[in-house]
Amino acid sequence: MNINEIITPILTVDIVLFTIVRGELHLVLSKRTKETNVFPERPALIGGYVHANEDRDLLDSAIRILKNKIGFTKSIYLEQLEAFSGPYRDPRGWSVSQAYCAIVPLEDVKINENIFLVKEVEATQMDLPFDHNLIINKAFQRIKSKSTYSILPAHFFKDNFTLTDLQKVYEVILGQKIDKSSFRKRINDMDILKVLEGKFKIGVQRPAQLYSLKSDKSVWFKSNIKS
Amino acid sequence: MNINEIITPILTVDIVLFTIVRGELHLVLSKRTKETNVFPERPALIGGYVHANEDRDLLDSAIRILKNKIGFTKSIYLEQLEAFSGPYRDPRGWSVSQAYCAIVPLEDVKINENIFLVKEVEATQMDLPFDHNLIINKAFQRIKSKSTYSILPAHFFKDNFTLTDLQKVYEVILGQKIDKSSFRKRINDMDILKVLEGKFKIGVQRPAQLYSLKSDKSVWFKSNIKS
DNA sequence: ATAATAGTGTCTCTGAGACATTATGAC
DNA sequence: GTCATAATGTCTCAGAGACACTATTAT
Repeated sequence: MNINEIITPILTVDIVLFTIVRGELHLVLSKRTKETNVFPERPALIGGYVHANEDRDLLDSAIRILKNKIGFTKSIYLEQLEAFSGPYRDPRGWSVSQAYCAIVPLEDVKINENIFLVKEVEATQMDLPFDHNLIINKAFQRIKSKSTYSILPAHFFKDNFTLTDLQKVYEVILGQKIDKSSFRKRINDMDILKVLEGKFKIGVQRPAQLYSLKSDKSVWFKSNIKS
Repeated sequence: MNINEIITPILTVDIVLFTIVRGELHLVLSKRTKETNVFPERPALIGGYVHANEDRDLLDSAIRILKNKIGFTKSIYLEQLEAFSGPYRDPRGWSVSQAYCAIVPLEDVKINENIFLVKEVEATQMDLPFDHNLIINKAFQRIKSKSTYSILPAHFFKDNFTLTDLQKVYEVILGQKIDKSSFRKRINDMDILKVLEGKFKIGVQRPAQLYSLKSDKSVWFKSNIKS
């Protein structure tokens, strides 16, 4: 044991929480408390300290923090992103923030004075404390990348959705139009959606078949990598 | 400030270091010291504590640890993998280990009594301390996945290599034969290799063109994600 | 019927893999 | 010349995208 092992870095978890509002990608941010001595009352990523006495692991820390701030929901998608670290990113000292990337249906977010929505931070040129702009950047890259080969965007919906609605979310994330026919072929090949027999979305046109994710397990903590 | 913020978890870095020995994938492991009170003298991943007073960030911790144990080398590939955490994975208490995935040419490893090679741990059914078997598992999945769409396996070579040698490394990692023609087409399309004009590997057959990576930057800390 | 959107079918082009062929050195 | 391996060319097939067409409801 030497001196180095005694200066233990600060350990926090930050969550980049995405949701869709009226067809546009938004972030759920949290206003920092009045009482904190670093960046009080500034909007920032939802985050907090790891509580070694109650959390089973870092994922559990993230779940606890989300539960406290937005009200927990079973249908949240949560995935470890990357650790951000160094002596200067937090004014309190050498710190590690384990970032998580999360997706939640808007209906499951309890918006209040401390929790609010921001249309994609980069577009609004909003300047966030710590290295939160960088973290958001990486998180967005991640969901964009995964959207090219996985069903990930389905997690923006609570219970069920039509293929047209799902396609619109893919288009928003990827920033480009997708051909309807090939989109449906690809989704079908994935074999990950369940047809909700007899359930349709009704509008002023032909009713649309509703689908849901086949397995709730896919909601949880998928591997980082295309298998 | 409450009690939770005072119990700060142990913070370490572990490196899954891959190399190729006579055409087979190996891990570089390190024998734990006699003096440590957890798993003394057992083989384990190369790792150590984060030194807040000297490391600029976690990547820098990983570089320092590698430098001390295997002798640092410019040509190492190093990438953040995933954080492993919880109260039980380390007998000393609630801990976080930031795992890194690394690739090094065999010539750059200073083998000694504490540093040695193991042919793919899973194959040998070797039981490692902590959750190191799990970490190795994830690391292997990662390099396998990246090998399907990137030039990553080129980092197993020090200065230069032939396409045939490179292909053999891909085949070992992916566990399957690759067609020579399409392999070369793919590599060529990546446009990431430099032809070393006039440099050939000589054998008892037609000399083979030598190549190297175009940019040394690609050696370093690539994004997690297929861009 | 018409409007509006859901959902499917067809064609083309590209790219990966299977396989064959040619190239170049040592001997 | 032969042998061994490097390097390239050709063919086929499957999948993605462009686009056109059909289906089903409300009005």
